[in-house]
Amino acid sequence: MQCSCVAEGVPAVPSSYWISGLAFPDWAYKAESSPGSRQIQLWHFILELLQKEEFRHVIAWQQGEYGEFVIKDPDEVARLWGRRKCKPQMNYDKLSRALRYYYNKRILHKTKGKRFTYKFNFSKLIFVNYPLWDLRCPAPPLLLGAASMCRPAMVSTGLQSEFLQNMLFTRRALPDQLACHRGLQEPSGADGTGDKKAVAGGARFGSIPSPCFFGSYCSPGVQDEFPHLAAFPPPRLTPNGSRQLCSPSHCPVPSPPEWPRFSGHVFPHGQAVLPLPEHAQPHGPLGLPKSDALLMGVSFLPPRLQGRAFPGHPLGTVQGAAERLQFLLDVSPPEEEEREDEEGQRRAPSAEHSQEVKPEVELELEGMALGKDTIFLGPGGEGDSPCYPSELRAFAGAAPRLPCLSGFKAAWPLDPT
DNA sequence: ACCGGAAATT
DNA sequence: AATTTCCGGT
Repeated sequence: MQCSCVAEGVPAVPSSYWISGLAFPDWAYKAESSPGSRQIQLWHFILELLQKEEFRHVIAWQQGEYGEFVIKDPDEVARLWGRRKCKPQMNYDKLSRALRYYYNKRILHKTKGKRFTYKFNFSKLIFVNYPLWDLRCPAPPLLLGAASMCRPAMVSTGLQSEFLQNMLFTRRALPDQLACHRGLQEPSGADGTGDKKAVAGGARFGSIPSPCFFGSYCSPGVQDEFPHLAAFPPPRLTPNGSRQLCSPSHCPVPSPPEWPRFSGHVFPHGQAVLPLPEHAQPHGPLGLPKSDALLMGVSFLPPRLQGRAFPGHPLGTVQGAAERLQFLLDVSPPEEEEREDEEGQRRAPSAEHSQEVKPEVELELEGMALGKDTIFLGPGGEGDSPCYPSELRAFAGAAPRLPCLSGFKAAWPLDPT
């Protein structure tokens, strides 16, 4: 359904996708029947342009203000947008109307007084799977490392909010103001996060972006382009297993020993992905091609986790990484409630459905995955005190509960050695 | 330039 | 639902 005109403008499937490391709430995508046919949305397109230096003269982040960008060449942006959408008649007047529709949705707002200047409400955007960060322009490992360490529970809301934004910014845009250096400020509700309606249609977690959203990840031939995100380790654990926190002013340098090991489907850059049993994606509005090894749908959470887990919620409140991963693999139908054996090594409920899932292997997973449709696989903190990132909680509130998560992707770095 | 209603489009 | 198109008003 792509018109030929897309070829000339911004590539329909951008090659350098910082965005490939991000996922956005459901409302970010059109509710299409066919999961693979979601059309790009304007704000998404804007982010895309903002990411590419070749468009720096056309649109760029406004230094100093988080999320604020300036359209330097309105006509050109409109032209590009029109090309992408195959709307040759597009112009800034129309485009800006579309942007204004974002005001109510809280995706954007206008920076009054500044010409062609808008600002993103990043609190509405959720990141995920940063190991996929960027193909060509590796983000500062420090950021990612820091991020991965700061991310887990117990980090103050303010910092998370900061982090959230930082994650969304390109290192080019704001290379020096990164996660660990910022003080805590801006209580996440400041910029209008107090969404009572979380945007009609709401934040659902039932879907995941179309495979192609991840750019080259969906095409088998380009694996060599995968980023080498040897990058970062999971949060460091202190001897007693508790998570080491990252204070705004101090980000400990990761220690290799605890890097995750995972014997499974591993991509060149260190991403590991687990496929899913077929029966596990019943509700998925987004039936992802089963063949897509990149995606793992977790439709049902074990009863004990239902209502407790939601995106961003560290799954690992239980000791034992293996067991934690099993939570994911244990995508048994709701009715079924098999128990795990004492060893915590449960067999895959439906191994016959998932040839690739090999739960018996030492799934000493210590990695993590964040964000929408994603369960946090971090090492469990001491205690059973789940910490709910405020931004995510807002979404969780919008979504009834999470009886099911369909569409899940886990990624984690592997031992670099 | 910017806003936002209204109707049409996809 | 997310624009696209058109437009009167500030």
